[in-house]
Amino acid sequence: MTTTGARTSTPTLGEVADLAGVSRATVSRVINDSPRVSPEARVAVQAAVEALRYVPNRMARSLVTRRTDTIALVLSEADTQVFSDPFFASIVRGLSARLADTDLNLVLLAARGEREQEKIGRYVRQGHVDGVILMSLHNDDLLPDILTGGHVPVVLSGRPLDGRPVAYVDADNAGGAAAATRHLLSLGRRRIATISGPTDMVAGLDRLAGYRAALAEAGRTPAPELVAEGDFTEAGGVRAMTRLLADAPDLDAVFVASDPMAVGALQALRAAGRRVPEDVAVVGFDDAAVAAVCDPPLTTVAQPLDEMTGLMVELLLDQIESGERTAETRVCATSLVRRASA
Amino acid sequence: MTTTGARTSTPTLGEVADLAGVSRATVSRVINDSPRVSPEARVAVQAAVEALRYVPNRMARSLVTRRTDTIALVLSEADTQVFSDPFFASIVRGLSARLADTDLNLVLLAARGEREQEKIGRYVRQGHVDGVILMSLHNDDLLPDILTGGHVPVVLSGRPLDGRPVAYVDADNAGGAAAATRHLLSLGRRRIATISGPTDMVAGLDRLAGYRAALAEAGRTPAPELVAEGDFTEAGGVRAMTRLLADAPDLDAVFVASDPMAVGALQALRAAGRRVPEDVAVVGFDDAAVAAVCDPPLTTVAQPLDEMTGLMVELLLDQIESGERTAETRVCATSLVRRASA
DNA sequence: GGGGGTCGTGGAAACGTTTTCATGGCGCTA
DNA sequence: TAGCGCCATGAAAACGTTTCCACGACCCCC
Repeated sequence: MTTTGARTSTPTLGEVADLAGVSRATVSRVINDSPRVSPEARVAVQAAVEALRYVPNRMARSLVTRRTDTIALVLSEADTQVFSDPFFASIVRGLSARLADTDLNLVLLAARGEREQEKIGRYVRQGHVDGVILMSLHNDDLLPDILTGGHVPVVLSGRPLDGRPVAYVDADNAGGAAAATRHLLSLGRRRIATISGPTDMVAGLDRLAGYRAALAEAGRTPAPELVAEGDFTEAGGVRAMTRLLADAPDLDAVFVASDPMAVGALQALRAAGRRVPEDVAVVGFDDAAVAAVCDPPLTTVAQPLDEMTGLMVELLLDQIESGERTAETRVCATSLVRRASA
Repeated sequence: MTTTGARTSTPTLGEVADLAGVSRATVSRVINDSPRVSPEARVAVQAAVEALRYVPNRMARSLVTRRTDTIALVLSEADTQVFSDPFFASIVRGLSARLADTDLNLVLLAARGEREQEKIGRYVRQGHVDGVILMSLHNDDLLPDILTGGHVPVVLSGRPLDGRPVAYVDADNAGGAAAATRHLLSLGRRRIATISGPTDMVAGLDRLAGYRAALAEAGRTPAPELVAEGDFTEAGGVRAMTRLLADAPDLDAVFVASDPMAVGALQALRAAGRRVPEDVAVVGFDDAAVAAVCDPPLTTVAQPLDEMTGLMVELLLDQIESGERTAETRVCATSLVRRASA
């Protein structure tokens, strides 16, 4: 017999047990769908749960199971700009879809600046989550260090720049960029420019490397005036394209390292009176939703997002279940989606 | 004396106590900055904590304190589009800034669809968080019901459409919209159109109501062809403006219920060869970052975001500390920011 | 120099679960 | 019918904290 207290605060498992006329152990078994419960007991417990509106106390449960059934997607980025990147939205969508029919919860943690990074590190180490998927965008990010310092399973979205041994899932950025560039070459374009991502992000670097590799492979060396650095935003794409047109007015193609930037580039090209693809062929990267609807529809490099989010979850769950951190990695093939812009 | 176990898993408070030669109670006091600890004991404990790399187990602590020191921002929206809305990003930024120097953590929960809403409801009711700030965008949203059904403190971002008794913080949407419309009237514009938000969102409705009220107050009744419904996105703004130009080619002003839509409207106007503000004056809403940099810079209605996020936190903390839910509300004044577009 | 007060400390009881282990009842097989 | 094993059940021990309470030691003031 436990405290059959007044109807003040939330009911406990003990009260349910009393009402149902069984022991706490049996209630626990019903709650957790254990098969070793008689139908009668099960029904009685369920009725009591219903009557008391019982909902299990997660903290008490986690204390003994050492599981929170929660994983975090942590986003390490100085400004909130990232939210508007369709790639990020896709990752969130993919992850929650993936977790929908499990009993795992997904929480997002956003870290702007050092203090918040520390705070998130504490949050994670204190055992609030079973694992972390980390989108660490810039290479001077502290969070990989902070998080891999603890015991919590971690999977990175995107290859870590320093080659540290940690599990990650990435697209074949270099390969995709090379394929895009080769496609432009195969169209007979001679002056192929690129709008790269920020050079402190690994996706930016790898795509730029792929572009260079494809040109080198064709016996070309890209002129410096054909490379402009963007920031993965539409506005950045406008700026970069404008600069390219000023520095290299004779360009006849451009590989843009993200679709939002490509949309910006299209605007700048239109403003400059260049026709796409007749005067300038454009290839983007990401196959964001906007790529299909912009004018002209964008030829772009698609990443298999569902596959990638699936792998992230898989790698993370493997670590959680085995109880030990791994450094498994998965690199997913990209594919060129041909539309009208190149 | 507790288990002075091997260096296998994470150390516990008991092991720290043993190493420091004090009781668990004393260690707890040091951890929680209680003043009633002698300097010597404090130093000894701190050294032990350091040596063992001790980090408190949050679940155990929460079990007894009934606090998680975590609040959730839950985002109830069918698609991930919202992420790209600068208003959302501003709220996130404001909240985390506000919580930066407290020991509260902020987590984001995104619910797309009924199943995820249920899941979030469970997550919250199980006691994962101390309180919830709910951005419930559409009026058929289940989450307000789900969440206010439990005992967890809730503050809504935005007035609930059904007038239920729940704490909320909102901008004076109607007032801001009316001010914007009056401004257009004062410029001598006669055919003032509007691009409204979705009519199943309270912000959309209130801003539309404000527009209508200002016209009525001036003795005008807005013609139906001067009202186009948008969806708060840039693409929606383009579509709505295009439709308005088709249905009411003689319009000379437009009040747009959000800045992203206003940016879209500007594009459509330019494409149609209308000059802004000479031919058509444009006023937006939100004072998003983009308003200052678009062409022409946008006259818009600013919401006091810092004040609003501050109030949300304040209202929520009040409830958490008092232990009871309130239905306090705060409505913040907006202000017209004059730039070049009107 | 004794009595009240403060102060630092440790013992032990919570907090609400899960899970191990023992037990008793039952049906089956030999 | 005896014996064996399975199955549903409950008692009790965890899990790692916080916090109440009691207990000395010490200081200060009369």
